[in-house]
Amino acid sequence: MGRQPCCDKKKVKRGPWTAEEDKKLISFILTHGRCCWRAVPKLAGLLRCGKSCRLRWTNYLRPDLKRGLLTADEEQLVVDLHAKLGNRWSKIAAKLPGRTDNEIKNHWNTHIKKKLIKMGIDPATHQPLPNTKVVSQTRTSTLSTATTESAKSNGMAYPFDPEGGCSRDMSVPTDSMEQSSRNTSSHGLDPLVNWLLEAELPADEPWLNFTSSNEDDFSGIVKQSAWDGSTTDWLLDYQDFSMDDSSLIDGARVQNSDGLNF
DNA sequence: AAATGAAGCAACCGCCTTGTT
DNA sequence: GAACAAGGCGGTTGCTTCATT
Repeated sequence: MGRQPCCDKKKVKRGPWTAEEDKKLISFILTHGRCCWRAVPKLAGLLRCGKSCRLRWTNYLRPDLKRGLLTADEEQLVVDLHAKLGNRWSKIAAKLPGRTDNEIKNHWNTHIKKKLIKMGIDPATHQPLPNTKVVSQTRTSTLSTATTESAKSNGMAYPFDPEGGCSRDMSVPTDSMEQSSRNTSSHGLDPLVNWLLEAELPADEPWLNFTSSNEDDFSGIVKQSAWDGSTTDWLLDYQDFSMDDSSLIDGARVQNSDGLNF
């Protein structure tokens, strides 16, 4: 017995989401919370499959998302985590608040991968590429996946240069590399990396732990930190599709702890 | 200015995992 | 324990934008 398709593909719309669709989805989730995704399109009046709605929400519309390119520190963290976890993008994304697995995956494939190759590092294994001349044992061990751990314990940062790709000359002596790595922002990242690897972030978004449209429930959520002013940049985007008339969030207009109106 | 190729990214697909009956 | 439903994940595709010729 085959698996049932998640939706009837003939009846659902595909391709890029329109502003109107985004509006409907946001409006629905803000007022009703995240319930079962299969029901969302029907209840929100969307001709999309539930899966598509979930994807659109988690990858693009979620209010706690950061926008723009990954910072140097974030890139460094992605590289470190990838060395540990491999292509488990969701696990990696869980350690970078405000970033999605899709975003990190895309960034890895389009930016980081190339930079690593340029640096003579195999992005898949984090080992030096076969044709890369190994200049010293220390360097090799610093680059290897397995020894990323030991490097960490020695207080050494993984020598990834998020900015320039191969700005670091891989043939420089170890001492120089250590010296150089001290000048990079990534060096100070190790405690953060360790902390992130040890500390489990909340399994799900706490601000989304609501299922009813009850206003008290909702304001409770909004009082949580994820809804502070720093995470409301997404609201600016609404202006692109006439959200400034409050038509969307009327039903969910609340105040956060700072008295900031949504 | 037009054509072509490369890069970036949103979205889709299909499989896997987990929860429920 | 089996069957099923739903959510989640990673790989891939294809469209759009930008750069180069």
